[in-house]
Amino acid sequence: MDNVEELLTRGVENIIPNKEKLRKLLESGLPAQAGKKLNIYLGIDPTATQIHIGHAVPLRKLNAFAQLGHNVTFLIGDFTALIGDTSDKDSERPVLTSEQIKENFQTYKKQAEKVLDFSKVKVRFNSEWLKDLKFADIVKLCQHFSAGDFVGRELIKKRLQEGKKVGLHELLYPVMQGYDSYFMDTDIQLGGTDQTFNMQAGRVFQKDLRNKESFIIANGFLDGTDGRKMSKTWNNAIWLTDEPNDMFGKVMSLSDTLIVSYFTLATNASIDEIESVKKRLSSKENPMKLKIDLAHRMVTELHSKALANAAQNEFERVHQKGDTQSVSAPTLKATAGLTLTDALITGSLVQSKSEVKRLLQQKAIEQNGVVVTNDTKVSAGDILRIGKKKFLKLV
RNA sequence: GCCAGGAUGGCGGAGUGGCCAAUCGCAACAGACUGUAAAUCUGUCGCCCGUUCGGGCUGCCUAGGUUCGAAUCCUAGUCCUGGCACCA
Repeated sequence: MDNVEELLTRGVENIIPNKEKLRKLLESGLPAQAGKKLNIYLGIDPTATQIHIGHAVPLRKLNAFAQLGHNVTFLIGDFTALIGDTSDKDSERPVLTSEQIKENFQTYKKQAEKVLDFSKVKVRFNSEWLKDLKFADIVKLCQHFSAGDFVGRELIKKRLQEGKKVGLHELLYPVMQGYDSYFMDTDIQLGGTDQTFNMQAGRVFQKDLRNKESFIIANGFLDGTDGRKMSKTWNNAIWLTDEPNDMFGKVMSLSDTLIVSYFTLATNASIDEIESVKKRLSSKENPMKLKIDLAHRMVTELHSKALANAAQNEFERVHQKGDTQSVSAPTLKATAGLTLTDALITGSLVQSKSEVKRLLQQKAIEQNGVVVTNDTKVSAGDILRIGKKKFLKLV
């Protein structure tokens, strides 16, 4: 499989207008070989500061283009964020100041660096051009679109049918995004499939105003560890900042059906390696082994090989062999006469005494590997465990 | 501006004077089973006290009030939504 093919298929859900035209464009030559430098960008919303491996999917794609030497822009939608998209949230969404946005970006960048080489991309803010538009300009831009297109969107249609509010400004979203694309004279836009409509606006402007064909590469979504959509509220996300042991554990608890898509979307494994993973899966090899490979690889890429080895060791020791003595866990200083209940609460493993009581009844608490059912005294050296994953070490 | 509807636990959503710490679904947590899987089954799921059983406190947007008793009724307020009207 060649580079271009991988670029066009890996993690890609949809290419607009079509894959073949884009292939031709990309095969016309790389910048390194005096080919044309294409303008490629990915826009992000600066209100989010925590990145999970699903967010990282388009970042990886952007990085791939950057490595080829194209003119790649990482666009921060600071202006669009100032307006505030109320489409799915409470309208109480706070408006961010530009300082907050800059700050958020620093946090964001620290995480994104794990998958994107910022030395090879240009970072821009869309307020740069959007804030200077005059009302007359905006009206003119709006003439390229019809309300029908907007209303026809499934989500909007549904909201209208349900009598829910659809803010007028929401119609301007695609216009703004399209203008971003036009202003940067974009050849290729990247984004999730949920952004397809908004990205289309960019194609309209490029075509109408520059008579130029531009492309959209929409990436697919990475499911959460339980197979549902990855989201903070579902608590099924793997964050780029997750600690090695945590990350390893989360990957191990993945549904088997997700193994291949994680290798494809959440690692840099080559297409060949992914093929061999598929073979191993169909050969009835224990998927657990593949998950160990996957977990090791992800921790290596996002942290380091040494930490990945350590995490794997710990996993095998603690969870597979049941050796809790050497677990790495949060610690709490044992004071004289400290009770189990107090230890767990001050160690913030549980919220309340009632909860401890319930857990005791459910035989969920172990003290040094022995199930305890009554509140007891604890002392330095003890290791407390709740369920499978929560530990507290007393020192 | 007018009219109408609404605000309940992490979310969705019941409940319209005592049987309500509040049906139910989702999420979460624990147990069994396992590969720490997934799926499934079981239990738990405001806080505090006493070992079961129970007792106390806080709680249904906010502030007051009526009542022996309020998530439920009344008054005022805040916010949200829809419809209608108006628009030099």
